Formats: sequence, structure tokens, C-alpha cells
Amino acid sequence: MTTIRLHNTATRAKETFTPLNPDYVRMYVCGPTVWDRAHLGNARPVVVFDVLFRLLRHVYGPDHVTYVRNITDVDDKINAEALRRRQAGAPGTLEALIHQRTEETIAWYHADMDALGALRPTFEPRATDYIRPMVAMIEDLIARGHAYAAEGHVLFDVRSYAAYGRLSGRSVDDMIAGARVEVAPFKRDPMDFVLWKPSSGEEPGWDSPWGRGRPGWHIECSAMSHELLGGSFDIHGGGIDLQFPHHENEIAQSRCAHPEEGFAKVWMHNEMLQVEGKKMSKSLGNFFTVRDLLDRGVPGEVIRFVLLGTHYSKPMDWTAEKARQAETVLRKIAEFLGEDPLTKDSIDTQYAKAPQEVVDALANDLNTSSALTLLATYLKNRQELQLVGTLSLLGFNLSSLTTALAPFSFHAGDNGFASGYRLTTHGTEGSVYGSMLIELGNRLSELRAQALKTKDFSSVDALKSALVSAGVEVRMEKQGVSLVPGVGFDPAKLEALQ
RNA sequence: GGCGGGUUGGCGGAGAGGUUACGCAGCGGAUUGCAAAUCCGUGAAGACCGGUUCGAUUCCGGUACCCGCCUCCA
Repeated sequence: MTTIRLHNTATRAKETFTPLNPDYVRMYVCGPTVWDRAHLGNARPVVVFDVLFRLLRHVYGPDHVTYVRNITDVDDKINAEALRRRQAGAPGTLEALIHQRTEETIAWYHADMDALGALRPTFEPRATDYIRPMVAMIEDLIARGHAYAAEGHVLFDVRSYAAYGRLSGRSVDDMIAGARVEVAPFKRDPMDFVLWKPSSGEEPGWDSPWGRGRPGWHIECSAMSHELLGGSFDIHGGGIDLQFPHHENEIAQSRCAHPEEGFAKVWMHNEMLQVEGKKMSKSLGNFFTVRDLLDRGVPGEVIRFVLLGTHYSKPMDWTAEKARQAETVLRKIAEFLGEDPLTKDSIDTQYAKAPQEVVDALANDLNTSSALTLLATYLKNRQELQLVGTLSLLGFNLSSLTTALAPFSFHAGDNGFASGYRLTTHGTEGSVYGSMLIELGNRLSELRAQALKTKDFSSVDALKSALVSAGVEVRMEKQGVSLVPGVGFDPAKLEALQ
């Protein structure tokens, strides 16, 4: 069996991965707070841990991996949006408006992450469905002397857990010296964090032993992972920015509530994403969502390819140039896969498996960059079986790849009964510009056939340069012509040609 | 102030203590009505300063710069 090695943030070392249960893997990854569209940074852990999920399924079997990714639907930004809608005259209670908002954003999240080729996790628990287990865990923490109620709040007592700070390599005293913590008079220690807080009438709330209120952010992951995966499980993932305080607090809560259990064994953190060398932020004007990119015509496969190009443990920079390069490679792949079956060996790729060297690359702490290098090798050597198997393991959807990126070819045909130009494509021929390209391609083929006899190429060259200026690559081949809408393709410029 | 990540050829980006990474772009050639695509060939590297070693871009120490976290954040 493939040996998987993963870098464990908790031990700061690359370790051989051994599941607690030898043939059943349990993984928990911190998911989105569903208050708005997912931005590109949100997509990185989704894709990274999707590849890990796929690798684990490959090694242990599809039914031997449970992947939990939570949905945080209790959040002040969600409340604020619901309140804004009510003030703008929207009908319904605040709770109904909150529900409406989260239903909207969850649907967006699913659509956007689907477009990136991410498999849905086994479970996607919503915080609001697990309030009771959270309350029970908080009561337990109080009973065990790790938490205390004060002025409607319940706080975790960080001084009661000696290992607090171990994951992130901090000490409570050092952090207090840095002193940017909220100093509330009812806290025993400035680092104590909220498990439960009171809700006003303008905020969603649940009844609890401490009055009507809502859970703090960290407790949901402790409660939901325990409910769905048990007190000990294999992998816990998320962005490095969650290492502190979120994951530190999760550990404190879970280990203190279940001291006999181990909680997560391996901690994995992906580094941050930047855009053109800077942190993505609205104020810098380089903030965009996954949907923004998709709407701009960047295929999900291209986004995925770029994200997998950099090892997850390194900061990664999103640039337009990278997207262009990724699209160039993927177009070549799409073209190869979409080639006329008569011109290449016929291979049944339905059961194509990724070569062991690809599995080994991923098993080496998810070396996705090396896997992409192997992908390029298979393309160059025209190893279709290996190529398809690798694409599948890496989570690239073959049909949407060829649909989005394959070229249109018009080849002269004469079978003795009829002659003309036969279209060969896996491209989006059904779309508006697809039909335009088909019409223009046929026209170009005919003009060229005439020009080859008359030696007057002026009309061919005129149409060709018009196509090129619309961002369509034009290839004149012996057998016919091919039109390849490229990275800078602008269908609007084709309208004038019709 | 504390904790963590990064620095590789024009650009992106890996592995490996000694043997070509690879991709994109460039250059030369083949090919083409002209191009494009393709194929063949090809130059180019590891922030800086020390140390270990027969040998370091790869290990160790230091310096510089960039980025993140310590407050909601993937």
C-alpha cells in the first residue's frame, strides 16, 4: 500500500500517516462562514484538502474515508446582513432573513466549489443544527473546572489547560505581553475566550442555562467533530491563519472536555494566498471572489491548476500571468483529448488509473506541483491513459475541460458520396460563439480551398487576421483549418464578421 | 514585542549533499501560400555572509528583504 507522509503542524515534522483505524480515515476541515461569496483565498484549502480527500480515497478506498467540513452559519456579519435587509423593508422575521441569507450563500458556495472540481465532503454540518451538543460540551467544561459563567457569558479558562499555546508555539504570558486582547472585566485572564455569549433581541439566540444566547466561534468545531468523527480522529485541516486562535481553542475545548481522547492527530495548514504579490483586500482593490473569476471567463479548471501549482505549505501568489500559463497547458491537454479518434490510438480511458509515480508525488505531503509536472510529461509523450488517470486523481473534470477549452477543427472530407468540411471538436459548439465559429470556420475553409487554386490569398488573409484580432488562433493545415479560441478570445469582435 | 512562512534561471516552480527538473517565454532550425500550431535543438539559477564537507542551491549559524498570525479571517 502507498505510504502517505504528511507535514504535521503540531509536531513540526513530516510524518508517516497511519490512521487510528487502519482501514478507515477521518478528516475534519474548517469550512466557510456563509455570509458572502467565497473569495479566492477561501478556495485554496478547499482544493488542497479535496486533493487529500481524493488521495485518501484512492489509497484506502472511496468508502473508507469520512470528510467533514463545517458550515458556520452563526456569525455577526450574517446577522448584520439580515438586519440590513429588514431595515430595507424585507418581510419576515430576523431569523427567517438569516435563514434566507445562509441558504443563498451556501448554494453559492456549492456552485463555486463545484466549478473548481471539489468533491462534496461526506458531511457538511451547520453550526445551527448542533447547538445542543455545544451547550452540553460547555456544561461539561464548566463541570470539569475549565470554564466559568460570568454576566451571561461563558468563558474558557486558558490557565486551566497547561498545553494551551502548544500548537501555535505561543505562551499565554507572551501573548498578553503583546496585549491586543479584549480586556473584559468579567474575564479571569485576558486570554480567556468566549464559549457562549448573550444575544440581544436583534440577534439570533437559543435558550441555555446561561440565558438566551449564541455560541462562540470555536466551540462548533469541537462539538461537531466529536459528534461526527468521535473524540479522536486522524486529520484536522484549515488555513494557517486559523492556527491561532481558532485551532488552539478547539484543542483546548476538546482535550479538556474529553481528556481521555486524543482529538486530532495530524494538523495540516495551508499557507495564505496573495494576489499580484499583495494580500488580497478590498482596500487594495485586488479582492475578488471565485465567482468573479468564473464570470470573467476563467474556467474552474484553470483556477484549480493554478492553485495546485504551488505546494500548499508555501504562500501562493495569484497572478494573471499564472492563469494564462495554466490555461495554455490545459488547452493543449483538451486539444489532445479532443483529437479525432481516427488520428490517435483508440484507448478506453474509462478505467484509467493514475500511475503510481503520481500517487507517490501526492503521498509525499501532497506534492501537487510534481504531479502537474508528471501531467505535462504524459501530455508530451501522448500517454493518454496516464494523462487521464492523473487528471482524474487531481480532480480535473474531463468533459468540462474539453468543453471549455478544446479547439474547433474543420477538415476537408470526401468519402466518395459527399465532400465538404467536417467539424471535429469537443468544444462548446452549442453556445452562441460556438455556432459563430463553426460558420466562420467553414467559410475560411472554402475561401482557402479556392485560394490554393487561384493563388489569390487576399480574402483568406483578411478573414484570418480578423479572427486573430478577435483572439482566435487560426491554424492552416494540410487537411483543413482549425479555429482555437484563445486566452484573449473576444466573441463580440466576431459579430462584425457575420 | 512574540510566533510562523518565504527568498531558485526572463517569469512560474520542484526534487535531490555530487549526475538535464519541468512548464511558460526567448533564440536557431524543420515545416507553412504567409502565419499559427507542432517537432528538433539551445542559452540561462538558487538573496547575502560565514560554517560543516573531498564537494552545498540542498545541512548548520547569522544578516537583509518580503509575507502572514498574535483582533473577524482560508
